[in-house]
Amino acid sequence: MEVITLKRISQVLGLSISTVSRALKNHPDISQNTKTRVHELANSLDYEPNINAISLRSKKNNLIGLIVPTISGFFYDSFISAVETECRKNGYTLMILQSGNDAEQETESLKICRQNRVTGLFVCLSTKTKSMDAFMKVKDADIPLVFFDKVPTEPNYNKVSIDDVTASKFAANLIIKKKHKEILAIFGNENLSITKTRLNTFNEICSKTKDVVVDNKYCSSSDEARELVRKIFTKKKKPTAIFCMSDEILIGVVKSIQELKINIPNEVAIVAMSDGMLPTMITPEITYVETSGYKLGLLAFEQMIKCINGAEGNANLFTTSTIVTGKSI
Amino acid sequence: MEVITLKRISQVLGLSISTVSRALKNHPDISQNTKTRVHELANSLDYEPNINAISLRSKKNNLIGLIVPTISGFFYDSFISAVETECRKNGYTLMILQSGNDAEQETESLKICRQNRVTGLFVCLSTKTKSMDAFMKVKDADIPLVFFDKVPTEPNYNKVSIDDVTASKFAANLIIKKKHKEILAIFGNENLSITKTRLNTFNEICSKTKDVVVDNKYCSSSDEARELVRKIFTKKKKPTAIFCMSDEILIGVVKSIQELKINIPNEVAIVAMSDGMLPTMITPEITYVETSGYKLGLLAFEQMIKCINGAEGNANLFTTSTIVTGKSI
DNA sequence: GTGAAAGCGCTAACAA
DNA sequence: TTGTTAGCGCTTTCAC
Repeated sequence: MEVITLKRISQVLGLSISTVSRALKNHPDISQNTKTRVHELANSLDYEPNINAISLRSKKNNLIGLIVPTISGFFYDSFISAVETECRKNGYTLMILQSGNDAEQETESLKICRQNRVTGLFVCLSTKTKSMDAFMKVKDADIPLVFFDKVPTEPNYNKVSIDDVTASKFAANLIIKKKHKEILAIFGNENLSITKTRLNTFNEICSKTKDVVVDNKYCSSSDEARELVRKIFTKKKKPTAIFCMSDEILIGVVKSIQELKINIPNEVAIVAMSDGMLPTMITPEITYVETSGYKLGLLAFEQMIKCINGAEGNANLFTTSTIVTGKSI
Repeated sequence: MEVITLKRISQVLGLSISTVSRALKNHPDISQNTKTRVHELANSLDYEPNINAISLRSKKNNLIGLIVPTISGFFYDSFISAVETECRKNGYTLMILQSGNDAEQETESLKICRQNRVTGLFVCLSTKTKSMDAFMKVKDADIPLVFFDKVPTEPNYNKVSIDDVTASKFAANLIIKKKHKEILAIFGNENLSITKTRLNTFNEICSKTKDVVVDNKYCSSSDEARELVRKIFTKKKKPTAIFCMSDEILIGVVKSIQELKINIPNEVAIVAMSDGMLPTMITPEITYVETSGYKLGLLAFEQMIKCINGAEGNANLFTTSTIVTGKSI
């Protein structure tokens, strides 16, 4: 079926294109009669302005890009949900690209965003990003850029992330307060900065209390965590508490513990950092430090709007974590 | 910073815009020397073609719209993930809009898609959609339209959904085969068509075997299911098997059962329908009929491509379910 | 109160 | 081998 344009409407009504354009925008110059005629025809023909044409002419665009390793999961989906909600409220539309944690796909996604002349760009770095060059170019092109979750180490970018320091402190203090001395702390991918921060903070707090021994481990998957716990808990000397840096690790840990029929919290206490969905699904409910994707999404969007409105400088923001008390410690 | 256009490149090189355009596309007419010069400059200036201009001129668009109640959850996020992956492979970009199960927001999203001249549109109906008029218009505008999960009842649309009939049969047969006679079957929102289908099929199968008694219940949340199970399992006469229509229900059921320290599968068997994430996280792993969002996404995209390529008629497709054997029955 | 014309960035038919 | 021109749909300045 024919696509309706201003031209088409102008032909039908015997008006010029510019008159139709102005009538549709209720421009004061146009007579009421003309306005009515134009609006009525436009409605009956289901006219919708062509955004491509508008963007081209105005050099403005209501598209906002978002590059993320993967959409599905415990954290990013709620982050994206928050961002979409805010975008809608502010008249923007979201373009989502998955990098699949692949540097090449990430670069490709970046290119797509640039070609689409996005007004702003949210990026969660892939684990394999080697160079920030491409992002530097985005900045140079004056495209507001807000990194979230996996953010670059360089200071000259806008970043929003979980307050890993506070969150880790909360978790460590929780465990220390309950007098645990033998702690198994399991962390994710060794190379990620969030891993480093969480590990360092957690250990720093623990080291302040006498006799506390922390056994730090890295696991890059649920299954690895599961296997690790299985091994450790079939030994004679068992930790009395486990700290899980993420939902992914928590899954593996809980599976092993349940399989070994070890009682939580009597035989082992568990404290996790989590988006919140998982801990409440487990019996007993796991005590965790909330690291909400949704909250982070709101914060990220807030910063984005500031950038779009011309804010200078580079913000480095954090969401505040809260402890959600379950029955696992 | 200045945005680079063909015009800009042509000025620097003293060439015409069209020559630059052709050189960048490696048009055979253009001399190797010119091509090289153009490419080099374009690269060094980080030229990216303006998609808006291309779309406007070509009347083609690589945007595909997707309207969904909410991005986050067990099912839609993996659906979207699949669709994005396929879009990328095929040179399309995904625009995601949340309806929030609100009819007005759904209409608004539809409008945005039309204004953006999307090449195709995926829609999961909101629970509050009253009229299909707006979608009819999309069809009339020859925009390929593929409904998924919550699909309209009218036959004249492309639809892809979980094969609820087969999936429910699988689940029922699994339970029957294990000689269970007292079955508690818990379903979701009573008004949804998927609920009706699943309930009817499940009961139909069960009714074929002598002495099997099914206790059908509706629960619209995890907590409701949890409470329900708690009540039922504190009575004297307990069911020997529970069927859970969805992940949401499964969560509540398992929590209650674990709280009551009832052994799975010795004291009660559990069979669920699930996207697959949850059942493997529970100990013992829950046997379930897989209703994969990812698979459905692949199927939906396949149909979309057919439509884009001009396929006639309206497909009504279903993903095939498979039984994933755990240790809960 | 309305129209003509230019131009956003790009491509392609036609000319040279 | 390269340039000129028109036009995609829209907005806006300037003219009438």
